[in-house]
Amino acid sequence: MLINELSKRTGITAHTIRFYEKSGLIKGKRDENVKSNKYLHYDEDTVEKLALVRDAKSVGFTISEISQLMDAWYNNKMTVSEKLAILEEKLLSIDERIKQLKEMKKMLSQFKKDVVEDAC
Amino acid sequence: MLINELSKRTGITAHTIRFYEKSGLIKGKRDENVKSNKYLHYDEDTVEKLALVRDAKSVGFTISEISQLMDAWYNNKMTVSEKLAILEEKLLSIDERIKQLKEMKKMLSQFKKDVVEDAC
DNA sequence: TACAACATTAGAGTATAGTCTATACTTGCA
DNA sequence: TGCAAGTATAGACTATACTCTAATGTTGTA
Repeated sequence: MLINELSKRTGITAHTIRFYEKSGLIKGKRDENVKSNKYLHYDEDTVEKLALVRDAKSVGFTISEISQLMDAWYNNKMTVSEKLAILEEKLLSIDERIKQLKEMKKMLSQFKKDVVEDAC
Repeated sequence: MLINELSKRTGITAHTIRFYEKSGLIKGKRDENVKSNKYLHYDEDTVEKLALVRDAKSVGFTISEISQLMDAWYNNKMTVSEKLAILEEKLLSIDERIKQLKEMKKMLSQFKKDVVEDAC
């Protein structure tokens, strides 16, 4: 599919898709049989990848972290242990974030109590 | 205390502290008895506030969100219900983030399994 | 009193992550 | 064939959150 369809499928604008392509997150392919244009074609894998990008972004991963993850997932040049190392690290960082969020939650809850009590 | 001491106490550079002051997160006071300089003085509350800023930043809150939180916490011009509304909203967004992080964790764990299995 | 250390302000620079514009070419359909 | 719609590329622009520099003034101590 071309960029417009990919955009519709993922809900990500063509501009942003091109930005991701430049950033190395995805890779379209030119049709070698067609010499008249430079249109990039995307496959189903790219749709999947962009969904992962969106999820990873929403939990706060940066593009360079997502890029690492993508490599761990799709890059066949990486060894299994390299892949596992990246995944382990990301899993640890997620646990750390969850821990911090829970602490912040406690803090805000206490804070809420204080506000209510002060009002009495 | 002056900015340098505040910086040492919080581990935040004077530059960044001034940036936070400009952003409205904290507020130093001039000594009215001293006319020869414009030095800003900070109190213990500011140390506390900067700790909150650091914690809130680490869980992904933006400066404008932190600013809201600070208002809910320290601003006496807000009504109790306004404060509670802000706190509720932040608590909900934290829960949402925790949910997303847990999903991402599941995804990466599954991914890890796939990598290991593929290797066999 | 000299001078190092510290303070202020304005504004420039950096990094991340887009977002948009302009230009130019290609494709498909009436 | 004309033309709207789609595509590519370069580069400008925006927002957030710093980070740093330069110029200038103040304070405290040897």
